[in-house]
Amino acid sequence: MAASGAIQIGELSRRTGCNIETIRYYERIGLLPTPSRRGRFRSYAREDVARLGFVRRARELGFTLDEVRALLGLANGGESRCADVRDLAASHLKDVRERIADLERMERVLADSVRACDAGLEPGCPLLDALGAGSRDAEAA
Amino acid sequence: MAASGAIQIGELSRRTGCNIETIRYYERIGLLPTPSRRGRFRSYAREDVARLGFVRRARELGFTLDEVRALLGLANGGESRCADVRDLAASHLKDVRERIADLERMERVLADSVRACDAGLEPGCPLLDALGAGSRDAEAA
DNA sequence: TCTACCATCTGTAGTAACTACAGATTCAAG
DNA sequence: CTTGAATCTGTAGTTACTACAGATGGTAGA
Repeated sequence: MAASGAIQIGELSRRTGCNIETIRYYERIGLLPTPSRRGRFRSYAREDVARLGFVRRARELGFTLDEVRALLGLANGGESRCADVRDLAASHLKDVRERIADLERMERVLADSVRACDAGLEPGCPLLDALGAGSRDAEAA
Repeated sequence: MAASGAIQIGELSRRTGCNIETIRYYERIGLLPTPSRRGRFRSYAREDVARLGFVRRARELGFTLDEVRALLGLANGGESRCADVRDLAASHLKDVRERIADLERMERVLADSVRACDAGLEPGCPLLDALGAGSRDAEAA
């Protein structure tokens, strides 16, 4: 609205959906530049909104803060090396897929146990039995 | 091998696949009982192997340590209330499914970006474009 | 003018579930 | 007697925030 476009941290928070404490945290760890001040208060411009938005979206895609830092560097570093970005994304994608696979393994066991419990055909408790399995002798394969 | 079956922490670690530091950590937070000592060294019995195995398997299913504590209580508390176990598992299952859904959302965007990059039909960098999208005005929907 | 309130400030500590030391002992074997 | 492996205690670091406590500043209403 204002011609200058300068906003305070609260407004930046509202526009990006990013918690105020988190914004200050990002600043502390150097993910966001030290902002100028209006008196004692931090003052942000249009480009700060963009940068924080970038960070937020990268976080939503599951990138770690270190990866976000790298992405920011690649995005701002003159000729943004798309190949490097691609590699970072591909490596992260691999990680995401592994986590999905892990969770799906858990999902199967849990769903089976709950189903077995609901069916009520087993003598004991299906989940406790699954967890107690191998208690006699836990030989690592 | 020994008639008593008493083992040290290293052997417990080997049998359960659980790190020694982690075993001591579990003891500190009360997940495992304070073991007896042979001199200054912790001494474990068969049932400790079983209990730690239970904890490990529960962790592999993604239960938090607090949930594991609850499960241990339900398992050991006389008439183990299977219904309570079921509810805990069902609630955790819901959580696991939400996490899978989150990761799959990430997976889709990442895979699309990498694919678009490999295709090389776009002018800019697909991922950076996706992350920068909305930088002009980040309106929360 | 006084007072209340709101946003902001700094700095620290807490969260989950480990992991990684440093530095001291102790046991058994050669 | 010395060496090495295993264990001990205690503390600090990790990730990405979140939650205060206590101070300060500017504005708005009575």
